[in-house]
Amino acid sequence: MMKVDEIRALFLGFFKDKGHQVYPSDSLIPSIQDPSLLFTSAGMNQFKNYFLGTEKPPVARTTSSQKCLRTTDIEKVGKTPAHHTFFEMLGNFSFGDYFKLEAIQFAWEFLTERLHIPKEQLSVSVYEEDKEAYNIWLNKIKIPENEIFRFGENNNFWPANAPTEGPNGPCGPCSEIFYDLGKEVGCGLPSCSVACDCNRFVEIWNLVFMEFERQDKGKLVPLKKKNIDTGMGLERITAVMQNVQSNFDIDIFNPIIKHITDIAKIDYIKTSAEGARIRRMADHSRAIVFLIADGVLPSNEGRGYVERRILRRAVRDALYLGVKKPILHKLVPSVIKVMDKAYPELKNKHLQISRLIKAEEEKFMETVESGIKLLDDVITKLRKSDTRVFPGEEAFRLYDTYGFPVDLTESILYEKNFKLDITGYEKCLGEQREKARASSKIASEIFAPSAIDELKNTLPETVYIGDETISSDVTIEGILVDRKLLAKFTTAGFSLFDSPQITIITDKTPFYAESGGQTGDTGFLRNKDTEFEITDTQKIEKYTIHIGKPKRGEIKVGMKILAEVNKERRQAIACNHTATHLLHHALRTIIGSTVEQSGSLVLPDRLRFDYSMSQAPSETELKAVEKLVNRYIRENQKVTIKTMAFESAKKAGALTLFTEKYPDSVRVISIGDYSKELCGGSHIKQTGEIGSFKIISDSSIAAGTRRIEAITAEEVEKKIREKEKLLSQSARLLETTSHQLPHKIKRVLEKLESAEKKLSQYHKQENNQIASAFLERAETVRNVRIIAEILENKTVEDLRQISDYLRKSAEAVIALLSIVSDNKVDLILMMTPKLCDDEFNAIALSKEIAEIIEGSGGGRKDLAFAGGKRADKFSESLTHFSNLVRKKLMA
RNA sequence: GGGCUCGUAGUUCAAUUGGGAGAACGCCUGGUUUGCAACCAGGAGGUCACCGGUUCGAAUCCGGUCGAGUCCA
Repeated sequence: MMKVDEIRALFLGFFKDKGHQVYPSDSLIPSIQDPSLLFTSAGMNQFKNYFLGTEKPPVARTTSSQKCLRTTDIEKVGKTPAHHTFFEMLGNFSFGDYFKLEAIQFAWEFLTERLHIPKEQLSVSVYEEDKEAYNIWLNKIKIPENEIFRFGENNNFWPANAPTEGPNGPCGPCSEIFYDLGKEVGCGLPSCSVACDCNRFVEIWNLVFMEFERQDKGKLVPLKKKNIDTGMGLERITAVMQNVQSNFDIDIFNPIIKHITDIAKIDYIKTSAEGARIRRMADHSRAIVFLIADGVLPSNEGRGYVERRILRRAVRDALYLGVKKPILHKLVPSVIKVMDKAYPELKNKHLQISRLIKAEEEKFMETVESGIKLLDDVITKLRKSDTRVFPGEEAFRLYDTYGFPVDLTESILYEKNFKLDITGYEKCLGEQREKARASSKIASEIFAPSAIDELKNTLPETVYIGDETISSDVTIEGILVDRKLLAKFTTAGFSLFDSPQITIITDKTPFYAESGGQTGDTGFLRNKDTEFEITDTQKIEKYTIHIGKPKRGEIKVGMKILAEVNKERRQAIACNHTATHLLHHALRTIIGSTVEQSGSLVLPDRLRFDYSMSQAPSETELKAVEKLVNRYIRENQKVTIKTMAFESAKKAGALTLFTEKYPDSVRVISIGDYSKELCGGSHIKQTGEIGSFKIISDSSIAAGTRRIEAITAEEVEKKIREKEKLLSQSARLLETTSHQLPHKIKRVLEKLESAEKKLSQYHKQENNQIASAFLERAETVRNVRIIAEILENKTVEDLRQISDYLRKSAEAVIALLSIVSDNKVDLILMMTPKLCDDEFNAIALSKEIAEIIEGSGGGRKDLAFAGGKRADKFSESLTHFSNLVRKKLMA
C-alpha cells in the first residue's frame, strides 16, 4: 500500500525528472501580497505573477505539493468522502513552455505507469469547444471515444463560467481525469457515468489550459504565452491508491481518528452522525495546527477569525461526543506525527501550537457556558408566556452578540421541549450578510489589476542602497496619483494644502521601505527647482514606493534628483533596531530559548517586541534582561552585516523566524559573537551608539503572547528628565525632598483621611441639630409637622441627612428643604411613609413645586428630589407648598 | 470594512429602568476554635473605563475615545 508521503515524493520526483523545478509549499498566508486572498487555496497561488505575466519566472516549469486551506465547503467536511478545509494539492505548472499535449501526456503517464492505475478505470472530460484537447485524448492517448466527455463552461472552464460571467483576466478550458470506483459504488443505474451525481466517479486531476485573456463582454483574446496549471488532491489520489472510499480512511487520518475515539472513549462508527463529527475534528485539527504553524493566531477578524471558527466547530463536535474538557490540543502530537515528514518544521513548534489551542479552547468553553445561562433566561421568560416556540431573533442575538452557536441552541431547546423558529434566525443572518457584503472592500477576483502592474513588464526591481548611503542621486521612473500613472506632475495650480498624495518610484533608493517591523524612512527628493517631501516609504512587490507631497516645482519621469533620508530619524531607528536584536538575545539568555519573536515594530522613538511566552516574566527577570542589554551596549560590540546562502546561515546558528519564508540568499546581522539573526533592516555599526536601553512596559497581547515596549538613546535621557521633573515637582508641592516623598505622601493621606472622617462626623452632628431645631419651630396641623426651610452652605447630601433625622424623630412630618443659589434651586421633599398615598406623596408634591421654578422633580414616594432655575420665584413656591399641604391635611 | 454586547470593590456579578453604590467570595482586626473552602463580631476596599453633552439630578440617557467579547464580510 502506498502511503501519503510516498505518493507526494513520487509525484514531485516524477516532474523533477521531466525538467520541473520542485518548489516547497508556500505558506498558508500567501507570500504574494494580495488583499483579495485570505489564504493559499490552490497550488498555483504562489506562481500567480508568472501566470499574469507581471513577473518573469526564473524557470519555465515548476511542481509543488501545496498546503491549501478552503472554507467554502466547510459544511460538507466530514459528511462527504473528499471535502476538507486543509489539504495538499499536487501540481505541475508551465509558464509559456509546454502546453496541452505534454500536460496530458505527463498526467497520463504518471497515473498509469507510476501509480499503475488500470486504464479502464480512468475516463476524462474536456471543454465542449476544445477540439485540441479532445483530439489529444482520442488520438495520442487512445482513450475510447465513449470515455471522453464534453462539458460546458460550468464544469470545464477555469475560472468556472468565465467566458459569460467573468472575471476578466487569464482563463482557459480545462480537462479533468476521473477514477471509477466500480459498479458496486454509487447509484447502480446502467446510465451511470462521469456526468452522474453519485459517488462512483471521482475527479482526481484537473488540467487547466490557460490560453486566453478575457476582456470586457466576454471577448477571449489568445495569450501570447500559454500556461499550464494542474491540480490533483493528494488526499484523494491517496484514497484511490489505498483502495478506500473516503479520504478519511487513508493512512494519515487513521491515527488522528483513533486518538479522538480514545480520548472520547467511543467507537468509530463510520456511518453514524458521530462518525461525521469525528472526521470533521480530524480535518479541523490539521487545519488549525498548520494555520498556527504558519503564524495565524486566533483573533476576531481576518485570518485569525477563520481559524477561530474552524477551531470552535471542532470543539462543538467534541462537546457533542461528550468530551467536556479541552481535547483538540491533545491531538497536536498525532497530527504532527503524520505530517512531519513533509513539514519537519512542525516538530519545533509543537509546544507553542498546543498551548495556543488549549487557551483558545478554554475561552470557547467559557463562551458556551455563559451562552447556556443566557438561553436559560430566555426560556424562563417564554415559559411564563406559555409559548413553545423560541424566537429566531433571540437565537440570532445569542449567536451574533455572544457567539453561542445556533446548533447548540437548537439541541438544548430540543431537550427542553421547545421549537426553534429557524426561519426567523436565518432571516436575521441573511440581513446581516447583506449589510456586510454591501460595505465590504475585499474583491472576489483573484486577478485584481492595479496601476503598478503597468510598470512590471518594463521596470526592474528598485535597488536598495540605504545600507551604504543615505543620500544619492536617483532617477524617477514612475509617478502615481490616485492609482493612475502620470508622466509628470507639477505643483503649479495647487496650493500647498490641497496638493494630493503622490507616490514615486525610482530606479534605486536610499529610503528603507517598511518591512520586518521597521518603519519606512522619511526625507526629501530635491534639486534646485524641485522639492518633494517624503512622509512614508513602503514596498509593493518588487518596488519601493515613496509617498509624500510636492512642496514646489515639477517632477518628471526620467528626471534625476537627489534623494535624502532624514538622518537623525534613521539613526534613531537603527539604534532601536539593533537594540531589538539585543533584547531578543537577552530574553533568550535570561528566560530560555522557548522565547520566540512573534512580531516587532521599530520606530524612531520606541521599539516594540512581541514574543511567545505562556506566563508573564517576573519583575526580576525583566530587570535582568534590561541590565544585560545595557551591558551589551557598553561592550560596544561590532555589528556586521553579511549576505550568504540560507543554508549556511542556518548552519552558522542564525535565528530564523517562526512564520517567515526565506529566499535562498539572506542577510545576516551579527552582533559581537552572540546575536545572529536574519534581518533586512537598518542597523548601527557599534552597539555603543545605542547609549542606553530602558524597558517601558511588558504586557499580554494574546494568549501565550507578550509585548515589551522599550526606548533607547536620547529617548532614555528624555524619559529620565521627565521622571526627574515629575519627582521634583511633586516634592515641591508636598514641601519635602524626593527622598522623603513616599513617607510624606503616606502621612498626608493619613491626615486627610482622619480629617475627612472628623468633618463628616461634624456635619452629621450639625445636621442633626438643624433638624431638631426645624422640628421645634414647625407648624403643626392635625399632628403633622410641616417644615419648609431654606438652608445655606449645604449640599443635597446634607439635606438627605437632615430628612433622615426628621423621619426618625417624629411621628408625622412633611418637609421641604432647599438650597437656593443665584441661578439654581435644589430641593428635597420628605414625608413620613404613613402620610403617603397614591395622589398625595413626595413625588407629586415635588413635581408641582418644581413647576413654579421651571424645573422638574421625582424620586420615591417618601423622599423626592427636585430643582429648577428660577430662584427668584422660589418664595412663591414655598407659599404654594404650605397652602397645599395645609389644605390637604384639613380636608 | 459593517454590526451587536459589555466595561461597577482584589474576583464573580447585582442595582426595581434617571433619584441614598450593593451581595457573595477574598482581604484585614478581634474572638471562638484549632480536621483542610470552619464559626461569630467588626473593618478596610469604588475616579461606576475615560472625555464631553442632556438634566434640578447620570453608574443608568446621548455623542466621542480606549479596552474586551462576538457575528458578518
